[in-house]
Amino acid sequence: MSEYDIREQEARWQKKWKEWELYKFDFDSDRPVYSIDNPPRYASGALHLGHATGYTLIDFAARYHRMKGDNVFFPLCFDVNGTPIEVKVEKERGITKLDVERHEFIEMCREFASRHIGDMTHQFEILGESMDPSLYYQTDAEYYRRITQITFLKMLEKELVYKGEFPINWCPRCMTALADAEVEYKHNMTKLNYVRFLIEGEEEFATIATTRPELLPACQLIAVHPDDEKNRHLVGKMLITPIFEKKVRVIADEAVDPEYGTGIVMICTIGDKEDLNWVHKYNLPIEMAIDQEGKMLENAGKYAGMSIGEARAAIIEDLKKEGLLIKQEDNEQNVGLCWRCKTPIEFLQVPQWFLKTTKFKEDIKRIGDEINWFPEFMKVRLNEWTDSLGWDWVISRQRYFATPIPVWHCKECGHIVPAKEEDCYVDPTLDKPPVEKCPKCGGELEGCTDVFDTWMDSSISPLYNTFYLRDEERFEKLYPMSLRPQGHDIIRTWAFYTILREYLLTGKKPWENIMIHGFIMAPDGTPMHASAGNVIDPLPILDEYGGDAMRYYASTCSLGTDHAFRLEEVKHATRFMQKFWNMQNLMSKGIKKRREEPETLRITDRWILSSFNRLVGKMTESMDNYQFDRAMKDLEFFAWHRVADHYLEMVKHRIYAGNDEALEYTLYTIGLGMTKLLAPFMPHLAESVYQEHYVELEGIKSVHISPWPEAREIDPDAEEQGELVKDIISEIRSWKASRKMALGAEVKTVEIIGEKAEYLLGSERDIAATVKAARIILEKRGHTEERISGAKPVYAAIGPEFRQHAQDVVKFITESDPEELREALKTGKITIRFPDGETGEITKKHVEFERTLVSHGVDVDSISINGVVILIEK
RNA sequence: GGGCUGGUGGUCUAGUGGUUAUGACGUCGCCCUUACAAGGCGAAGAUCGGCGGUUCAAUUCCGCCUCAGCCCA
Repeated sequence: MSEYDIREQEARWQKKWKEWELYKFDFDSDRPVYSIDNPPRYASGALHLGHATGYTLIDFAARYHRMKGDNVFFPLCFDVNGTPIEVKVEKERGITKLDVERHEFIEMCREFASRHIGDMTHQFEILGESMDPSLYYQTDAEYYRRITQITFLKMLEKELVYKGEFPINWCPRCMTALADAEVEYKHNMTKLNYVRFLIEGEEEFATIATTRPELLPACQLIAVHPDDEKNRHLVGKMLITPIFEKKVRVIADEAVDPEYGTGIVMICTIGDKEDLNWVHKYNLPIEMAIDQEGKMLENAGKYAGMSIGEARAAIIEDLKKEGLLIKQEDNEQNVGLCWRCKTPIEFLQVPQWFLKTTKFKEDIKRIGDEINWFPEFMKVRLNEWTDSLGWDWVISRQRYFATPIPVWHCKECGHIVPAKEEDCYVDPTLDKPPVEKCPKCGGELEGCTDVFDTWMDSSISPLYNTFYLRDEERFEKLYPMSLRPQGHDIIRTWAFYTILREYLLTGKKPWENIMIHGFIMAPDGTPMHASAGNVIDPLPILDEYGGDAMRYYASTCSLGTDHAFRLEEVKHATRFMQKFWNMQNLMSKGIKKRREEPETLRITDRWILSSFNRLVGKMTESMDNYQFDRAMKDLEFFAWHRVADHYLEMVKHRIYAGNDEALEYTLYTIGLGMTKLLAPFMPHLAESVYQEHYVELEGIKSVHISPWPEAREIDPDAEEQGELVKDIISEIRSWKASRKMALGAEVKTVEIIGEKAEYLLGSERDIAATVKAARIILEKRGHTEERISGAKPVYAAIGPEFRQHAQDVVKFITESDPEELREALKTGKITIRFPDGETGEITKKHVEFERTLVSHGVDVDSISINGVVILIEK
């Protein structure tokens, strides 16, 4: 086969791997477990570039650890709960969830998700992912939701969860709570009203600016900026609200923009999201002015019962009458709208379930410290977030497609009756409560219609994976897990909540390591958005260039930072793949069988072997630290620019000559070795090469279950000597190129002169054969003369020694005659006097001399490198 | 507004308190050398975002500014 057929080969191995079940976790094995808390793929269907790279990075770790001999736990899993699927179902069917019965709608969501799971599993396969289908789970299944419910009941028992009140986004038209993601923002023109407030005990007025005069009845506080000259005098005074005649204090706070309106603002606890900060900061009572239907409440006095719009108009009218409205001006505002009906949203106070969070800040940070973060700085984001928390976690949602909260409450007295653990999974909107009547008052029980925040499901993935509550023995063996991989956008959600939940339930950390990847941007570096029209679909790219090429792109994405997508890297990968394939074909010509290390190896062999061992050591370290970008880059450099460009060029003549034990051993070692090192990154290509050239000699069914190479001893002498051979050959090659000679053109004599020429003993034949020279001469000293042409200061030696005099020493060296300097330093040292009177001694180590060759021969060209001079006679 | 991160040839990217700053893509020139022209050899191209500071020495460490990304407000 002369060309590597990506499509054909990849499809072939994907099929074989499935048959072979290579990635199955072995529950009975004693090998060390490497377990991955794989992010359940969200079941919305479409694969985007972020998925393609994110899951590939995880797969690098999985495949590497499998080859290191670990028993790898890498589940195939899907996340099915949540709003995005509800929205997609509504779009697809042209309905809203209010149009159909609750359970009918849930069934539609379930159907939608399962329809896409097959596609998504296939997408993983064409990416060469090595997830284990025998560890399959999906988050909407009863076996999964059951654990969400039972852990909730356990926390309820420990009084870690409670019912309280919390402001939420509310659409007064749809009469439903909205997630932040369901709120659309739109620029809107409103009126900014300038309203006069009487200052208590004075005849003076203060003018505040507000866009929402209807919230006057709920006004709690007036604020000005502390440095605001014109309003500072108000701080500490009380103002009287117009119409409602309520006394309100004025405070100074830096968050007030002194340029907005009059620089005096009123705070009504629940007017918009920013008010929540004030509530928290000044511990304000939360007073409502508007009810769930968008009608004014009783505290609005004569405006009670009016709609928001009516009340606003009426209040403005009354203010005008009393001369308290000074003026109105146009004001552009970002208004939150219901995503469905575009009604402006309100903040409402409704009963919610809470999980105690703020109490455990220190514990969370301590657990965070016990986990290894890749990269380390991501831990700062967790800590900063933990420190900033003001509220406990609101775990209830008023939605449909999620895990039901397993409680019933009494219609009469509100008493809560939790489900029994052994009955879970339950759906209180369908299932009967564990007791007939309220145990407190005998009243009728009603199933809870609230569901859990989907992070309640997601944050137990390590407990689900390790058989928590289901198999004590397995839990002991598997918990904590080895790795949590995830994106940096969800540190404050997924990572945070998981650490919190697992700490509350087990007292331990969920994982040993966490690796955090960045986002994939559009090629111009900006985020990909459907609205920006810059979204790149990975599927056609996968179809054209294949899974391995896509994986190569993923390998270029270092952890922790965002990366602009570059199709060029994908294309480059296919070139590397052809190169690797062809290289292996050439190497296989020199390999007849698997050899033990022979007694003698040539310098070039020892050079490439030592270089290989260095590579293995470096790559192993990179892989252990999740630095896949470095590992792949180092491998590519070695394969392409050491083995292919130089080693293979130097041994071609030996391959064709045949019968060379040292060569066979070397080719086998590095050829198989590179294939193994490549296997985590380009599993299809590695398998193709392995099956083509090595499987019969190795006897292991697949490269992916073969052991990772071990780094053997590095041989610095061989590296230095081999490097010189390589440099000489490559210099002669480029010398030929610069003279427009064919590379195969013969030369008469190559003479190598210098102290290091003896390094080349034993490599004469390799040099001669590679550069097509009839004769090679090695000499310590030639019949030509060496001339010192320049002297360069060695900063690394001069700086630390002479400190503030370093510049003077540099000046002295550069201004001296190089020949004279050389003569003087040959025997000893030079003492120089600095301008300040101090003296210093310059020796050989402070200077680097440049040499050129004075040649007498007419037909001789000379090249000077690395302390040797090469003379070439054409 | 706050936290974290990044700004390196035309484009993207690696890396470092001290040689001539890495590589890829692109551009240009040469070469069909028997694994590979999806290759090889070579060239041009960078005041390492800006301004200060620490240091004998800063692209690297520190501060400020600026632009970008994510999260939060």
